[in-house]
Amino acid sequence: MECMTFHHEEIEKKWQDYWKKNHMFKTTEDADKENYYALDMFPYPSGQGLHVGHPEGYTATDILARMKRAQGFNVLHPMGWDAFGLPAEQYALDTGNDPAEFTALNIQTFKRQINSLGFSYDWDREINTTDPDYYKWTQWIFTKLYEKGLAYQAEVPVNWCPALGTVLANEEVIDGKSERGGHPVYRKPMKQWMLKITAYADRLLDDLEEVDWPENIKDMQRNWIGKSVGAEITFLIKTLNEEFTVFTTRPDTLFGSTYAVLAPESELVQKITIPEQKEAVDAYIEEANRKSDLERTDLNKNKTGVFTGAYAINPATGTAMPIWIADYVLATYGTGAIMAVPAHDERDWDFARQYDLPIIPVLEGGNVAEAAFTEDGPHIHSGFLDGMNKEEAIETMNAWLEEKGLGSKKTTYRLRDWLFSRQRYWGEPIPVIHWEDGTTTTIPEEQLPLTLPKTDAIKPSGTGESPLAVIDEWVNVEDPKTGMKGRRDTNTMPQWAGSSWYFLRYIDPHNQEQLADPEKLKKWLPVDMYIGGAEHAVLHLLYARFWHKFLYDLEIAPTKEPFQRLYNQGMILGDNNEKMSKSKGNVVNPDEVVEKFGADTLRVYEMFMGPLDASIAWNEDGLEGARKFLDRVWRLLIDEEGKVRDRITKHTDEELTVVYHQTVKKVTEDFQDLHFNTGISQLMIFVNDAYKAKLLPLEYIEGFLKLLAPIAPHLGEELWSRIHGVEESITYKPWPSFDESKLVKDEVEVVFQVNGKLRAKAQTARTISKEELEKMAMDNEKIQEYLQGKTIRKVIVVPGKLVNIVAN
RNA sequence: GCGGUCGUGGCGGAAUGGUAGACGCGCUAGCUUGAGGGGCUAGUGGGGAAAUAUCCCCGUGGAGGUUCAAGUCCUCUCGGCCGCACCA
Repeated sequence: MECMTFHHEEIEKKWQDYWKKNHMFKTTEDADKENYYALDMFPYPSGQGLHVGHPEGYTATDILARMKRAQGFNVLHPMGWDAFGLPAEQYALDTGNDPAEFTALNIQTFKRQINSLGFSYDWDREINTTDPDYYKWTQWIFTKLYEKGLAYQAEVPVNWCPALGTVLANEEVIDGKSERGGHPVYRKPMKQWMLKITAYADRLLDDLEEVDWPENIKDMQRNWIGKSVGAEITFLIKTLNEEFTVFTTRPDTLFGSTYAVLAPESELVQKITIPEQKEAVDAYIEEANRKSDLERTDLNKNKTGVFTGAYAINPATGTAMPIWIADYVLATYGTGAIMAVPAHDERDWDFARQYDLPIIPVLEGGNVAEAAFTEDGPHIHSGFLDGMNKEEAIETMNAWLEEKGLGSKKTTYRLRDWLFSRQRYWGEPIPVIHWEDGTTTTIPEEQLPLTLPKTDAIKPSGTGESPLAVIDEWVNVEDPKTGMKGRRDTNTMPQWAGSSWYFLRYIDPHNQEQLADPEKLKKWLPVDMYIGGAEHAVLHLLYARFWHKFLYDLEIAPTKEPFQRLYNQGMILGDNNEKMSKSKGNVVNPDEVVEKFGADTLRVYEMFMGPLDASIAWNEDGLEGARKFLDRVWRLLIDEEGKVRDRITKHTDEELTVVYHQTVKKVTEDFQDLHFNTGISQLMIFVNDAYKAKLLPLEYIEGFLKLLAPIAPHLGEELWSRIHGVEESITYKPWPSFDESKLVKDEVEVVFQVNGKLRAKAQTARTISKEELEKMAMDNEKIQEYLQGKTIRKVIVVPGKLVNIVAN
């Protein structure tokens, strides 16, 4: 009864110790090998510990890393901690504990859990964004951004919560109330640090062409950047010495513009509103201010607005256009003002109908009494544009505007500059000093890092500044040379900062002189495979690309793009098909799975569940199935006494040859393509066939174990060392190869169809000629029956596969 | 509303335009014999005919189309998921 199966807790511990002792996964940097960089999105080490969702992506990269090592690559496969963040600060606020200690404890737990899953990380390159040696360079990058004019301060509205005495991040605000405590939150303009990501908008858009990413992620980024090409046109206001500029993508429809709309927030509104309308306008502005963004968009099917009493002059027609304010015009996009062309824009059409404003068609086609016509067509009622189509008319109009000095071609973006400061303690301090003479300087490189002061009382400053503002000995500085007094910037960086360049630091993690040696960066970049959750599709990836491009411009990063190939793993849902959450009670703890079934089982199960990018429900039976497969592998090679089976032979035996070569091919290709579910299914097919075979050639068993080891590394190691009788690692044993000529059996099954319907099957030699195969089909008894009384019109023969006879 | 993506057995899922349902779970049967569990072997889309071998029809959300041949390509349509959402 002994050893019908393996003891995962023993062998997993044994091999984890062995790997550690022998520095098995230390990154090699042999000049004569190719490099492969397999990267995971590093986690925020939360107090909850690892979730079964984490190992899905980690296992995928680990399989690649292990396969690439066996294929003779230098492999960089690192892990680290995105450890600044709100939960630690909130914990500190609640308990008075040091977030650094709390974070260190969480990291310990995460690391233990990750190691218990047998991932092959090179821990010599571990990164922690809260380590001053690391954030020194995060701060350094900020100073460079500042030097280049890409970091600046501006008054922008933030989420201010008076009850908590602090500013909140967007994700901390739910329906206008604070996530903690449910206190009201107000938009309040405050001075903030901004990063000019918009200066990189075009490059962030264009260079998406160069990377091998899922189309939907590229699309989300394009959408987010929201490039829109059009024109700006200046309108004069009748009888007042004022003007305003609108942005439009359809300058060609200027002749059809019958009114103008300003965003309620627009400053111009106060200047132009006539006294008779002032009351109505002010009331509308107040109402618009009160509405949340949601109400202003989603709920606002009916367009509302108020006439200001002022008129603009249409520069094309010379006619007077009433100027309205309406909240369907956003202050934050374009110029905050539009020329309305109700005949050819749905929103303007809706609004014009609501308030009985004139609708003048300037394009032929459609019926503007029924709906706005937004398609292309020849222009009418448009003077010099008449007869032209859209494209030509836009060009002609733009030229005309330029010539008359009324406007010009213009591109706008939905992308806004990056609000980079947080009024928080637990983040990288922004390395800036504001001097009493009104100047602002960054801290020179040799004085970095600017470390966070230790404090036993992290508390809100009450002013909206970060808790750092009340730590006098940290905030107040004096220039030792001039004696000038100054005050440190009390803002810290957002969590996105540290994660925007960590993939560079892994390449040269201990460099004291620079953020990383450019020569080393050249060798490893771009990242060959980057796997993480789709929730980072926009922000993290956009910010990281932005910083990378900035560092490329500084000639530090060698590539335009950081991540050549990107993949988003799906979510693992609870067994009730809902997202795992504590409150739903459907959370699976990986520690329990490892204890009961072993890490290898968890890895196999998560990879076998389905495609890596699919969201699939956890299923205990499936988990047991994965374990059963591993048990079956064990019993294939090890007998009841725990000895290697004597069916394993060095003699040549061809019974398994075809399936073996097929397996090597399919598994190699599937792993490369991240199709782990089908790769594993092929391993199962091999095992099923091997159970039926009389002999197990050692060569095939070795090859099989090499294919299995990346997914189930502990079992792979254990079986490898058992069949060889020595304790040696399978890690660097060369990956098996397949022989193209041995992928198919000599005898194959072919199908015969009549009019496309399967009517008969037959066995024949794979190499049978087209003519012979056709004859075989014609001679087939069943086929003859079906052909009875019919005339053959056509015969299609696919050699080695099928014959289709068309007859009627 | 716009963009992306996906609809295949009881379930998770496989299928370069060429045998739909690989592989796994579940289920059924046989064997392994105290039972159970476990293991091994075989079967398992639906409907029908037959004593048996076997045979027929239907089948990839729905409706059309292209093709000798469609889960796969095209058009329309319904439904799910994700993202954006009055972006001028």
